[in-house]
Amino acid sequence: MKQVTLKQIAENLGISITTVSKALKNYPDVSKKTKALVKEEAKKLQYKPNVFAVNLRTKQSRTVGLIIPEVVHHFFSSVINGIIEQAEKKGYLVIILQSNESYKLEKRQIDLLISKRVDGIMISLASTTVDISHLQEVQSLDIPLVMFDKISKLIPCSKIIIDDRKAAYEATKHLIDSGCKRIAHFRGALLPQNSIDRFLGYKKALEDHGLTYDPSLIYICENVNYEEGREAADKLLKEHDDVDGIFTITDLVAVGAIAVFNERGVKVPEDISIMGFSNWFVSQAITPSLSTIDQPGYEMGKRTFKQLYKEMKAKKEGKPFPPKIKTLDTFVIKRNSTK
Amino acid sequence: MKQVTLKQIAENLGISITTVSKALKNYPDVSKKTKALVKEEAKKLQYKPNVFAVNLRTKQSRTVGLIIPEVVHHFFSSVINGIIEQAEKKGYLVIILQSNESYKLEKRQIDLLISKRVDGIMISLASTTVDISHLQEVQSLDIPLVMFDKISKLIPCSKIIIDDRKAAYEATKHLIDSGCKRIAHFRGALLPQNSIDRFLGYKKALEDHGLTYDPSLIYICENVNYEEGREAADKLLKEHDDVDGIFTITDLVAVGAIAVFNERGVKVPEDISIMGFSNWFVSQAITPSLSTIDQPGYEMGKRTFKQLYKEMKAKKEGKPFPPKIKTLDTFVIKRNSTK
DNA sequence: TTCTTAACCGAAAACGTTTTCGATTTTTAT
DNA sequence: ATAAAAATCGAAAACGTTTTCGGTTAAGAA
Repeated sequence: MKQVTLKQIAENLGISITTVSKALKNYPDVSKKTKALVKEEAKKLQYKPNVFAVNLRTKQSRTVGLIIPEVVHHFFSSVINGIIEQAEKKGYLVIILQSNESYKLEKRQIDLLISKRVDGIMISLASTTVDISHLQEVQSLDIPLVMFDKISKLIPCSKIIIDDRKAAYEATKHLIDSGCKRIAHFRGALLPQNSIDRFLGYKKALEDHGLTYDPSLIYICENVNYEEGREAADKLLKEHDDVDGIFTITDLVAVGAIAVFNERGVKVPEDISIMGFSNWFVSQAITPSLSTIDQPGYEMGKRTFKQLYKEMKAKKEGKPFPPKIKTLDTFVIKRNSTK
Repeated sequence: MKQVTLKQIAENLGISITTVSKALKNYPDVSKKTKALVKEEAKKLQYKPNVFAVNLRTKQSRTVGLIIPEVVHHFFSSVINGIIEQAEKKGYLVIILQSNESYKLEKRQIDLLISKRVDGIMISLASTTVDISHLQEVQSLDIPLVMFDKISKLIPCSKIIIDDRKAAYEATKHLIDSGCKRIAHFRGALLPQNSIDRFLGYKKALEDHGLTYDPSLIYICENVNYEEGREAADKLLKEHDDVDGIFTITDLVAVGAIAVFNERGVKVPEDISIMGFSNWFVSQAITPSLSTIDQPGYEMGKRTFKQLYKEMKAKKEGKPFPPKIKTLDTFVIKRNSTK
């Protein structure tokens, strides 16, 4: 039950390893006759090239790395889906790692991927990442790098993103258009760019529509989850009785808030309207269903790999690959949590 | 910016490649002095071994493959989470592929993983998989294989599962205990083992508690999703007005059903009680919250990799690794969709 | 016929590592 | 002092492939 090699085939046929190799790869300097012979024998023996040897020789692995903050997350799993589908089509396999939103882990994982010699890396940054030296190392090693969703503006690589600011603006505008006069914002931590951008979009929308921005209406959800949505809603009810709309940084937070309002008899959207962000599956299933912003995860994953593929190809051909930034469209999904 | 190799270090230090290699791996036949020298130089040059060469030489990749039916799925993404965490701890990376519940894709992906020469494979079968020759090939190549959740009894490999039949029995029993007399079952397709087992558990529970099994109360959801849950609920309302309980094959179906009942003014659990299966996040967020069966995805992933790791290790040491079957506990989570 | 050209094949180097085994040097015992 | 034992090192093969380049044979031209 030994491994079939080129040598094996060569010996069986009484020809050289070189010719076997070239025959299998359709080199022009092998006669049709021997090509046929070799291919037949290869098939008979079920020859499969030893990727380890191929990798060593060609200096590429046909494998790419993907680092995301969390796997169990509707948006990110959609991204994964888009990426591995595209990758498989192009003959690439994907190694997936999760940073658990930790900078330290993220750094270690970058190192892992580098030492595994993946052909390219895709990453969505952890919220806590500020130091970007690990990403600079990727670039200095000339490994194609594409960032998506949670990016750093300081790294000159290709990026696939949405316009968080614009999307947040539209979400807030939707609340305003539906009659809300006093709108709170459940935001994320202070650091991550998308948390900042969504906050800025919210603020701009208020200002553009004659509503005054009130810092006391801003609630911070560090970890952006269900529980924190509940806590923020609870606080809000204690501190403000005049709020008639909330824009949350993500659906999960909104879902937690709605749960609290349902329990306390606060009517949504009659008393308070709520806008989520991301369009998780859960948002269509709860009562009332949640108005939100569609964030195209699958599409983002697809584009991310496609861009990476282009860059890997360009690199192989010795061409330069100037970074491209692609902003995907988002749109408001109106459901029953807003009027 | 060239790649640092053992040769490089050897030349700098005026010693042989052999000694450098051995020094870095702490072989006993290298003096402490040279070891220190080599290690220092390696650090200075930031030497990183070329995995391609290591792989070729050692015949292993320190990479494992994972095939699941769907990435965007709460249970499976939990499994992924458990697997990649464990794997990283042991220095293994994970290549993830999804079969989209297609036998054809699954087969192709097994081939891909084999040709990538992963050290081991973990798989949860597609619903449509009946032919198992691709799995037999994995075994005949002596590649460690562990199956989880959706397994085939015909392959003698290790398995990490839950007792679907028992869990379904308990779910149904919970409905009976809470007073339901006429219980429907929204089941999955006829083929997959877990769909069969859950059905059998349901049936057994009815029989054990003096309720007659009525085939007209069985509704089939081929793809086991939200939409089909809605359709089944719709049909049920038209065909039966005396049903007071439903056990669904998975939460998603239950959520679809609850949505329909909410829309039509059917009270849950007063008019109809509902039990889900899996404990997706969504089940705690909807109104009413969904009683369900906890299916420990993270734990299953963790155990799956651990078992695979044991077998890869045993294989390296030339020891046999008899297949083990581990059944994880499940339990009823009582929420507001049952009395 | 001889010379040129084209078609076909294979030797050999290279990719970077690991490991065996023999050679050399140093240390210890006598 | 010499012999034996221990410590230290390195040559070389091997893993399986790809690719360059020179060589041989066959075909065509003069």
